[in-house]
Amino acid sequence: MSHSPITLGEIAHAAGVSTMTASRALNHQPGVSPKTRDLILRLAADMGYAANRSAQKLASGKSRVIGLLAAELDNPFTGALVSGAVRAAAASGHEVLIYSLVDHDKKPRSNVLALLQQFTDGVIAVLPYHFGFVEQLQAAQHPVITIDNHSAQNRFVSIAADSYGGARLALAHLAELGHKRIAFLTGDEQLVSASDRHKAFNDAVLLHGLDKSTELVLKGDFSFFSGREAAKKILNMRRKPTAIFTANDMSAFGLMGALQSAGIRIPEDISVIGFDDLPAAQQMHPALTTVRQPIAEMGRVAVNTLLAQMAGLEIPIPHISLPTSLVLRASTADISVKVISNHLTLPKLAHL
Amino acid sequence: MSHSPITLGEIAHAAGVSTMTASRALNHQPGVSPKTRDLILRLAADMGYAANRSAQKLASGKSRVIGLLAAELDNPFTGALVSGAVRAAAASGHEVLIYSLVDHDKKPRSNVLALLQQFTDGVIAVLPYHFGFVEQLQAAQHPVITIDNHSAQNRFVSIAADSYGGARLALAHLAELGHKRIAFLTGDEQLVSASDRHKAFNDAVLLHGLDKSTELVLKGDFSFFSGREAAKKILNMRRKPTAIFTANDMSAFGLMGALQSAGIRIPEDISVIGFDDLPAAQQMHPALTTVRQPIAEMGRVAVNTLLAQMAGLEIPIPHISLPTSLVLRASTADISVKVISNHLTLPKLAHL
DNA sequence: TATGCTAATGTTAGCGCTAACGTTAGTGCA
DNA sequence: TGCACTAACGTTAGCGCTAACATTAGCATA
Repeated sequence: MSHSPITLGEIAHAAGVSTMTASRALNHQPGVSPKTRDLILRLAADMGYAANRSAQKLASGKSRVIGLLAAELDNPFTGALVSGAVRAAAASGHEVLIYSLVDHDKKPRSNVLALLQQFTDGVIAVLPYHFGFVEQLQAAQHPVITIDNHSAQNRFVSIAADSYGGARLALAHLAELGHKRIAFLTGDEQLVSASDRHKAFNDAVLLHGLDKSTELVLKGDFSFFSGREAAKKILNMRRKPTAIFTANDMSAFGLMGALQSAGIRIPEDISVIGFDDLPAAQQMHPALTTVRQPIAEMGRVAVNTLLAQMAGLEIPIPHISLPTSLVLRASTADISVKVISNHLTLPKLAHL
Repeated sequence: MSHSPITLGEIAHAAGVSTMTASRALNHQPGVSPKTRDLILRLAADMGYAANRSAQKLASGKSRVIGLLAAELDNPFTGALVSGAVRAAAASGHEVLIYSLVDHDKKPRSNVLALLQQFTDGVIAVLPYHFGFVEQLQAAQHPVITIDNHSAQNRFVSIAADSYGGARLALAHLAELGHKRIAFLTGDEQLVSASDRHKAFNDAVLLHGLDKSTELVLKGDFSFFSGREAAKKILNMRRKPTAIFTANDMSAFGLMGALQSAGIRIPEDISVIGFDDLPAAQQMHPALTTVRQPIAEMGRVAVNTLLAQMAGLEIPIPHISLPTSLVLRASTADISVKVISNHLTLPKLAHL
């Protein structure tokens, strides 16, 4: 049936106008009478016309396609981000195409950059590390925006959630509940977001007069398994923390599972608070108290900022920070709860 | 500096030949003398030339880009698949671009299909459900291959792992260990792979003379949380199974965590066996015995089969099945272990 | 030397679209 | 009536590349 796709010329022919007029009508440009415009639009819809973006890109340099360059696909963060971005892009007639970096091209392969420039009008980079892709894209005058890459020396626009503020909220919550001995499981500190959360922890220690023991800072990398590793270390402590703040939800999940398997009750024995508010956070047992990061919103803002940049607008604030908030659920409790139920925890002590 | 990308014409000019000769040399076509060819190739490398794929697609219908249409990005399965596909594609000079379907276009939006046809030479569809995209792509004569979509009535080529065989292996292993009361946590049965595993379970019940109680079949959907739900049901059973076979690893993870939190030891009290062999399987405690599915390999085979199809070759076997194998780790044990270690239950918590 | 043939190259046209610049017809106004 | 001006079109050219069809050079053969 519809063997080859409908072209602009066919639409124009059917409407009895030149291709230029059809092009103008379909692109909502002036210079077309309402009558002609309606006719062309209706015809295009009826015939199932879809502009050839390769041809558009070649002719005008615009394809209405946004590229999303990601280093890691299979994590809920990227997933949520993509879905926010796709939605926002669709609202303005743009499509999102994802390029996934695999191990062997952690350094900029020129093919990748060329491909992106040839197909897209702008790129959203979700690259945890400083791979050099962004700089090269920028050097080639290709609009680009980064996610979670705030940094004073970066000269490109970035979108991120307010990690420092969110972490401060989390720690203030724990302090209010009476916790003094609070452990912190770090994220991958090559990321600004991770180090911001760490900074907030350090500041909170001073602010709230928390226990300063260095053993309370556990090194992690945002992964589920770094949570499990942290749990092991905590189980081996002679004086355990009464609360743990993890740099993200995923590591909190790992931590909670390992802690619970060892007989530790959350939040009765130890309170746990995460960061991200992934959908899974509310399905945990107990449901995880965490700092909500508006991930999909970040995708949305990234697209809209990129669109503005593509339109030649100057972005006033290069580092856009989105607010975070505390989501109270069941994994944190008042320090006194621990005391009340303390006599039930005896068997646990057996294994030092 | 390198403001606008190098074009074929510039290379040709530098070499003192026509663009056609340069095109032929770069595409490894005959009709160019070795001397000229070498010169052009060297010049292209020096000048950092990258063919404009939009222009290629427009002129010849080929862009050397493979599209990957995925419904769900943030799961380890898709992640591993993509990485296998990207690698295989790179080997033949192809790039992979991913299009992620979000909720609002679970039905074929023509834009999506048009976009894919305009940019790619072929598409790998990783769509759990029968959304209609594949049929439409095929109707438009666009090469397409599906993953995990074996089905007699489908007329398109599909790649999948041997779910039935793998599940049979898993059940035979449990039967050999002496288990008779084996529970099965189903996957999302709209997927052929999930129903194949279920079929293998049913057959194994007869083959090995297992307990036929219907309560032993738990309904799941491949998710971590369906594993947790299943654990709850198992904890409520008056007569618990001695082993559980889950339709995938992810739900096994959820199941194990919930079971362990309730004080059940794996494998001493209950053996657990999964399906997939995700990287995380060996990091669990205990390490998960599971059926290995060669996911990255599936991506590789998908690309190569698609390439063959694009080259006009007839694919002899439309439904390509990749072998699965059993990976023995620590989450399964002989039925007798349960009896022997039964009185040691409590202190066991110590090791972690 | 003329002939035939092949390998190596060049030329032309066009993929589907849009920028830039025509052209035409209509309007207002003195 | 005639001029200026504008809205509504049309035409031409070209984005970067390749298919298809020239053309030329090169060389062996008779």
